[in-house]
Amino acid sequence: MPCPTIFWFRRDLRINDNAGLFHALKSGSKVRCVFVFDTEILDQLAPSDRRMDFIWQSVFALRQELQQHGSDLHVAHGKARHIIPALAHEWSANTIIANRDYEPAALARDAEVAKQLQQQGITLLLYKDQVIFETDEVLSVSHRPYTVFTPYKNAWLKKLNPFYLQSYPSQNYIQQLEHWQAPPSPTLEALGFAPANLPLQGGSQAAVQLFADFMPRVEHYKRWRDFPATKGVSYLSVHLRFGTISIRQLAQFAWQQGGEGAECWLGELIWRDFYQQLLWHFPFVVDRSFKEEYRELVFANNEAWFAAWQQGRTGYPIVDAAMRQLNQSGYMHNRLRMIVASFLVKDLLIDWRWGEAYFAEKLMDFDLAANNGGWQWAASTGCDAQPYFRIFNPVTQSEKFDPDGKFIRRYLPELAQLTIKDIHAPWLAKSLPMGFQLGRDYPAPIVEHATQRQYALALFKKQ
DNA sequence: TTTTGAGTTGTTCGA
DNA sequence: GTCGAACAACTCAAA
Repeated sequence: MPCPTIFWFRRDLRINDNAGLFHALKSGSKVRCVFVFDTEILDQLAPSDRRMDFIWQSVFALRQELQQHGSDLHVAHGKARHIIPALAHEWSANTIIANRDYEPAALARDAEVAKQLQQQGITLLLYKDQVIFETDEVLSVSHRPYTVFTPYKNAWLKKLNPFYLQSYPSQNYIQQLEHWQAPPSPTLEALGFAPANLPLQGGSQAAVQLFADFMPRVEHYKRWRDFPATKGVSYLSVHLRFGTISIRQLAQFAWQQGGEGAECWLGELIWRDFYQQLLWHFPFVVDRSFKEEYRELVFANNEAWFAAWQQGRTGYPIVDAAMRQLNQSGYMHNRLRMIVASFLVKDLLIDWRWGEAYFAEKLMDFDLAANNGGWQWAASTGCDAQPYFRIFNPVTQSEKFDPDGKFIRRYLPELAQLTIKDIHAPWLAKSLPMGFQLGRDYPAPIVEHATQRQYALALFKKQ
């Protein structure tokens, strides 16, 4: 019996257009698929973590799809760096194939797995799949990584051609999947987690539906994307995070489609590549400011204010509505992520890492590179050529991007009766609805923006 | 080497 | 209400 090739699924939970899987199937030997619920990752999650439901659903869907082709998915639970070499040995595999992951912890794990496999004479092959351009593929003329987005984007677009957007048609070689039966998968409960009961669906079918829903809206993307009450964005971030949809498929669509909406959206996909390569080149950003001059900032870190921010009771309606969206749904609109991040750092003077960690805990689409990049951008400690005194005014932002207060009313029903004029800043209202009392029915603002702004300016200027 | 142009998403102030 | 300047000065990237 020929030694099988093992394909190891990680953050690429789909069969269609999966680079590593395609190469495994094309290699000529029979392919057996594995997924590991890695306890080294799971142990860091709260039992209430809602992402596990999504991942579990996606893995379940993947297994069903493989079974439809007469094959199967081995779903293991334990330390991946022990399980993968052990399975390789048990199944007499000579090659393990997976898609590359650029996070520091994943790089360390893969290096360790590769080392152990090498001792057994087994090869670990990693393919580029989760980005269009990885690591050193887009460098400046002096062969240094870009640290400013716009020149990176220009170089990225210049390098782009149909070759990089080609899909990997796994289905053409699907007969190379080994026909076998894997043991039962652990249930979500057995893994130590509970169902999330969110309307969000895992699996590549759900991703395809969301994508189809977005396609006709892409031409309006540029105009509508900043309004959280509007269905203006794709909502695909969570599927990109877990690879239930292919980045090439999305980029290909945007590129072919053209027009200001699609171009703007493609720009967002380029941001994703930008932060991935940034993390790969500068892994220290995980816990340190990208900009050296802001490494020693001393934040006030008022814990009561932090709790108010987390729970959505700062007294600033747009901030509170956004935080409640996050807490309830595991999602927050991009415009709101900027507003609440700016508010945490520049109004509450709290360390961006605290906010970053809270997002990491709550966001279904949490991705280390993008989350860190976004927070450092908002905190002015990261890759942004703009100066620290760009401080969002939560009231102005609210009036601009939720003009009729529709989003606020959705998440803060206690403010539903306030007028369009008053809903953005209830403390400034000349009169409030009968029976409504500020400080009882909704908090008075915990800080004054104008004052806090001055403190923030002073904090950053001091460096 | 030096120069030049530019930098995601902004706010405030005063005329 | 609208507009331009100031917020400060630096670094990046390319010519």
